[in-house]
Amino acid sequence: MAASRHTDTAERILDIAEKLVQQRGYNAFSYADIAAAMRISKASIHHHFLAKADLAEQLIVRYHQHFVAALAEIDQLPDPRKRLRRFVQVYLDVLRSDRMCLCGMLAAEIDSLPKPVRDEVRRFFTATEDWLSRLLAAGRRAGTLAFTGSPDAEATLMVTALEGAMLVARSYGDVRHFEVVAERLLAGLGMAH
Amino acid sequence: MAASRHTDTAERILDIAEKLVQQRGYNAFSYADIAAAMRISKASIHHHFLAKADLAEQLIVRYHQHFVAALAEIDQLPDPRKRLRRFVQVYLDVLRSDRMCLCGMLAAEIDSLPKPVRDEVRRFFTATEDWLSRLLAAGRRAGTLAFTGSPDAEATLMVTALEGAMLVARSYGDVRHFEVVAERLLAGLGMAH
DNA sequence: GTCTATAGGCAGATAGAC
DNA sequence: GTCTATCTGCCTATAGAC
Repeated sequence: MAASRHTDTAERILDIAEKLVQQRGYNAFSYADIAAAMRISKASIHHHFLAKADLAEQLIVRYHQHFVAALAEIDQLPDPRKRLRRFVQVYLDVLRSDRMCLCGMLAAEIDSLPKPVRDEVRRFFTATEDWLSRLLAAGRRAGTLAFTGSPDAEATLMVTALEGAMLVARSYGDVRHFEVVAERLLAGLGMAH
Repeated sequence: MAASRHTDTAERILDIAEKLVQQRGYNAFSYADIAAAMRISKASIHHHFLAKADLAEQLIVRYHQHFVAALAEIDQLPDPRKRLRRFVQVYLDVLRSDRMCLCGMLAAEIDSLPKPVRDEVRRFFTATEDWLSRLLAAGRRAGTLAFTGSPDAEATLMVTALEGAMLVARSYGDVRHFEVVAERLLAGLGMAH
């Protein structure tokens, strides 16, 4: 693993900011929130991240890197079905920690985001859908996953449905709402249990 | 139709605010934005809506009423399949006007919303899923819609997937992304075309 | 790399004249 | 029902001492 580009303090700032954005959104968190949580001053945060837009951009780049690393681990699993279940589990874990997907949250705020942040959000969704499309294609080739449309279309359905399920489930404060959707999605791929 | 509870000016304020919230979110619009769009003062808006939280609450109640009225119109259509297509079309129309579903947007911000607003968001999703569940059940009874799970589960999948598809499609600025999902959802109910 | 102090702006909200 | 003026508070960001 390559060394991080950030100092320990910068990483801790990103950790706090990540949680705040996933729970409240970009427009509803402030340097003051981070400062209070870390018990440092607002000015100290500016030393590590010149502007809020910079913080947001580096936040999403790091999130994307972590997500790619998680997908690479999933790729080690031998069975496409197991890989798919693990993929869904990643979303469920985020929801269980009382958070929305970082990029799903930022997607809602897309019109009020700095352009570099907007671009990173798009990159995240494109990469995720591409990875999932390859997984679905492999599963169909292996005869263990079944669907009628293209792998791309099926991946788009799955990613958007998982994002939407997180969104709505959070409004209910009920993880079950997400689980119902996840089960139906897997059932639609011939994975009824 | 019962007379509106709002004056003309109040209705116009709600129209502007609705668009702003659907495009930017609750935390990214201000009384100043509405004042500028209507060319009146911020103080005038406070005359009609004492606080921002009041405005938001009445906004969502009105949105819900309009949505219920749209569903009642759809209920006049004889064929469950036609009703379902029309239902999806309602979401597509919102997306085409460069907006997110009002309640989908507010769902993202749920942790930073005043409690009365949170409650109205939940009411909206519950009512929508209930209506759709009844539609799906009627279609299956009539033999024109096919699905394996419960009508409730299928309705939850559909509503959350449509919300998520709007969310992600908006981040791409590409309506096609939504249409792909809508087509797959309908195909999954035996409505391939 | 941390701090205090502060600039400059915008937020939501109120007072009171017309 | 509209306005101007104003309050208070928080925001992002910067200056400069330690």
